[in-house]
Amino acid sequence: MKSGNIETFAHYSHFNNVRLFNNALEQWLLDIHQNKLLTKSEIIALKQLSKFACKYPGVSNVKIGTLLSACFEKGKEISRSTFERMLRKAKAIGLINVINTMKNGRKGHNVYVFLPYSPVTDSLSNQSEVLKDEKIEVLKETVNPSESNNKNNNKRTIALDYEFVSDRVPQEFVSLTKYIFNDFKVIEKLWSKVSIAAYKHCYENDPTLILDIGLSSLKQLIRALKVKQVRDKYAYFYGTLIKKFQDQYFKELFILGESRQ
DNA sequence: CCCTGCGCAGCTGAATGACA
DNA sequence: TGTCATTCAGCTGCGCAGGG
Repeated sequence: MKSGNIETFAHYSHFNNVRLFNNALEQWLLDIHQNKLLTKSEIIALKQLSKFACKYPGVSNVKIGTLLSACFEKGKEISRSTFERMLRKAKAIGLINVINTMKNGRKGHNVYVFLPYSPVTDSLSNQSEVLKDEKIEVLKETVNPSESNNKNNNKRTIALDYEFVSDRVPQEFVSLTKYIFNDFKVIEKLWSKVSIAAYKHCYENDPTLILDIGLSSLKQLIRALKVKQVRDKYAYFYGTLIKKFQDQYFKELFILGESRQ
């Protein structure tokens, strides 16, 4: 790919406007925060990079040097190594795509393309499959060493159920979800939708409300799955959550208006 | 004491131009 | 003709600092 100005790479943009790009970025940041994927400095680097991706939403052709000096000017000094570490992780989780350019045969600047949001658990699960298998193997040996001779026979057939769900997912949510979806990945993914919807409506610090809305939306999803065809359960669930959080927001707004009169 | 996060330094690849 | 410098990104190893 030949290097050039930003207009050359405009068609790489996955977002119609800056607002959509910012929404996707918010969701990514929430996931990153929840899964502790990036460190503080790395998040600074990511945010700084996103600021260079506004002209054509989600596309940036900034040079690392420029980006680092911009950070320095703002008093948030980070090193090149930190930026590179962030980039490696961002690429690994599918947040950023890096396109290398050439200038007169030489290596040119990079083009950083932000990708639309997709839950981090999905991208990570593919990459860490081998790691998980290794962990399972260790677990098996610990629980029942006498069976270690057979470990190679069926080590890839174990399914992780609801008992392996992360601690960050409330038990009440797991208890209800497990009747329909037993897979830990599905439960975690559904909970991540709850967190994202809560965050979007600034309710992330109200765990009771988040759980209430999460449970009622889940019941609605279960009912919908029983009585009609739901094409994408995650999309349906997320839509329900958004509606419920919006209702809650307007309800609070109304009460606030009443009390001021 | 160990782990994690971080910064720094140095090396590599690639084509070309400058200079002894 | 051969050597070195240039430009930019990617990678690695080392050491330091802070927290549990």
